[in-house]
Amino acid sequence: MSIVDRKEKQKQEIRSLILEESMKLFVEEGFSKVSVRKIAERVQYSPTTLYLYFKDKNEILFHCCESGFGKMLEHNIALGLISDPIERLHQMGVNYLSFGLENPEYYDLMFIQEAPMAALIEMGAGWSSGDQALEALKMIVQDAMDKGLLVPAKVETVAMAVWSMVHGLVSLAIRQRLDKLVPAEDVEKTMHESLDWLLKTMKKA
Amino acid sequence: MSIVDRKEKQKQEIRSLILEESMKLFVEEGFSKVSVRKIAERVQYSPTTLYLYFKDKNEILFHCCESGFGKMLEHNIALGLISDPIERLHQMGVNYLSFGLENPEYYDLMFIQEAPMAALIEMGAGWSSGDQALEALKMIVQDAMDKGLLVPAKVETVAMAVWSMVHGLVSLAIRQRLDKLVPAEDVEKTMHESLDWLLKTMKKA
DNA sequence: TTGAAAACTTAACACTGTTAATTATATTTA
DNA sequence: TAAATATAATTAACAGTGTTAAGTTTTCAA
Repeated sequence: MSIVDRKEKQKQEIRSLILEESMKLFVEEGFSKVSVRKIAERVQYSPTTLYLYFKDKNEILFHCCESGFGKMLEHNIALGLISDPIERLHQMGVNYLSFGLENPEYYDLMFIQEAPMAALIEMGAGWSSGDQALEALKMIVQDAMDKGLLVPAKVETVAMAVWSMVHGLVSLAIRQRLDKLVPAEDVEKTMHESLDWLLKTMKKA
Repeated sequence: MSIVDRKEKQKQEIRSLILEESMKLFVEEGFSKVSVRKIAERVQYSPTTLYLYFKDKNEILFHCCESGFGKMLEHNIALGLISDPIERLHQMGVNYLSFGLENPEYYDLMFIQEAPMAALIEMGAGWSSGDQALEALKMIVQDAMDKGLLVPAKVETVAMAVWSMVHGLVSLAIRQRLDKLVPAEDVEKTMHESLDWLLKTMKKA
């Protein structure tokens, strides 16, 4: 079966190539300006060939998200070293903000666009690394409560609140809505202040 | 000049007609599926005629947002009756959530899509009702601090935090990302719990 | 070497936003 | 009232989109 294996491996390599170049293009030109034809040109195949490897464009984007979540996890590697749960949660938030602001195209794809979710639902699949990140968030919150650093509450409720806040900050910033609240040059600073404020406020006195 | 006036009035009527039908279509079929040709068919004009009344599609969407902000302000009319700033802020949040969940297409256009912002920036214009809503938010926060109900902090910081959280909740819900945190049928309930949690948490003990 | 299976491409369809050139309809002037 | 002008609306077209069906080339086993 080694010959079948090799073919399968080749197929996977082409799949990876398509995803890589898609993502490059996506980062370079932004989500809305990436077309199947442009990707095809980059990988030196005809546009229709991509449809032999992926069901449609959404499925390509869906798989790109995984690499985004991977990138995000990298940001959080050093997190385990922080022992204080609140401090860890805070650093997680800081990482989230900087990931979003440094990789707006990734962020857009992962959390704002509906296209990849459409593929996910249709495929009945999931994002392992995405779910992993949410589990990590819940665990930190649980940990903080266990140690009496937070007022007791439902873990999902607090996790949702924290996630929504950082997501709200990043997505409003990316879409330039925060300029309506503070001058453009102060946006990033104020975002961090808002995060600091939340953590300080939720910490049990 | 009455004849010039009448012509100008007619022009405005056509403009309004285009915006009305655009918005209907937008609500019926969702942002991404509304094309200039579909709008044109509804208003019984040729597609190119729309370009005599609006610069491009983005500008149409931009003007639709205003009606969205108007709708949103309606939701907040009864708010003035509530005297306790924290309670008022809470009700404002509840209104925000229900507006977003009841009018996801409007919400999408107003706060998630970049198209209308692109038009806004190019035109150098602003959203009067949108800015108005943000001013209202800041004033409530200021009021709450003046009355000693909140721990003192920069008003913009707290306002940004609150807005980001409710926006985060709505936008994640609309894009079906919250299903990853709690079962779909519990999403709406948990959203409200998160809002309650924030308000309870930020209220000075 | 032949025949089947896999990989890939060409041509086409039905769309999209938008522009230039053209026709029809009012309005103003001679 | 008739001709000239300005305004309003349209047709035709361009360059692009995602996607499918049909046809071609390549690869590999018998």
